[in-house]
Amino acid sequence: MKHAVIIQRFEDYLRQQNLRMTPQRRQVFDKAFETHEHFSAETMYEWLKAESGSAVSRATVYRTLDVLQKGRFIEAVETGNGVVYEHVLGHEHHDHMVCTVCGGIEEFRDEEIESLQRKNAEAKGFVMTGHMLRLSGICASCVARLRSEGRLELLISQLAQ
Amino acid sequence: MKHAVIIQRFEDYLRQQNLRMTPQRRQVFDKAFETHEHFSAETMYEWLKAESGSAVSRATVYRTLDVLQKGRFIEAVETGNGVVYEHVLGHEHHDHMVCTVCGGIEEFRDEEIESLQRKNAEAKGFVMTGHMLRLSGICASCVARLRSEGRLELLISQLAQ
DNA sequence: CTCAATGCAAAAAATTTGCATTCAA
DNA sequence: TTGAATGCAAATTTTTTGCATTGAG
Repeated sequence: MKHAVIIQRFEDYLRQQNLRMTPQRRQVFDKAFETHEHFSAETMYEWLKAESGSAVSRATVYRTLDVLQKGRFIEAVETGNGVVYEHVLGHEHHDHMVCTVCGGIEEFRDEEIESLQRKNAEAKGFVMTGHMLRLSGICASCVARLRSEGRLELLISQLAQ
Repeated sequence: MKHAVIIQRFEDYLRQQNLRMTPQRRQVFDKAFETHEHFSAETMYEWLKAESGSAVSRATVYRTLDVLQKGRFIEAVETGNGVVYEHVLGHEHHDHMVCTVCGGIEEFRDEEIESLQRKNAEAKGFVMTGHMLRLSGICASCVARLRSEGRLELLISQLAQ
């Protein structure tokens, strides 16, 4: 999706909610959609601080991320070690695999899992409005590296208990 | 599982790890296995404080919950609004549905979902050591109550956007 | 103009840690 | 006897809030 289009949606959303487009909101929004990485509030704060001339206060970063989340422009991902965000537009829903070694996050999607979730909710009379699935473990590249260092088995046996 | 048996396991674990069984650890452990509810560190602290005569410091509650978690006696559940714990022994793995209205947690388990998770991890060369699936929404009893109050549709439309 | 947004610093909430003291093994 | 555990208070970490000031519409 083109940036101009998603900005347009953001402006429409703000207008509809009687909120204002400020330079700070614009900066946070741009960064959030410009990156392909997951970011925390603190990371966003640091990114903007590093950009010459700009500096958005922490409070405003938090407040803006809330606005973006309520508007479904970004989504929170609980990593098991803090919350990070990812943008949503042009990015269909998916689940995550979080590497406990490097902290990296991989995305995947399984239609069948999605449908089984709905089925289970329905069976309990639960009106599902959201879901989050996170696998934790060791990502392929850490597995490869650890194996070559002969440290894989040790680590797995520790994790397994 | 009988309490005497799980206490035995706890004692074995402590010995094996070169840790000591203290009155405080025992109190936290007993509470954790005596309840069928999910509890936060703060809740555990309050429970013990309320029991006449006993009082375990917050620091010790946190430290003990860590020990119990490492030993796989309890497991952390991220509710989307803080972490709570549940005991594990005699309680097979399951996933959660968290009600965003009353905060209640329901448990469910779907073998097919479990197996699809493993399949997806394998497909990415990811060595899975854990997983957490949480559905959020409105539980059946809140749905019933809200419907009778005529507030259900309103709430759902808010959540849907 | 007017009300929403910002920055700042203080306040909260949830843990974690340093250290002197106590105590389980 | 001795290293592990505890309590306490101070320190962290992460996020939220009050309030005077600024600025978008």
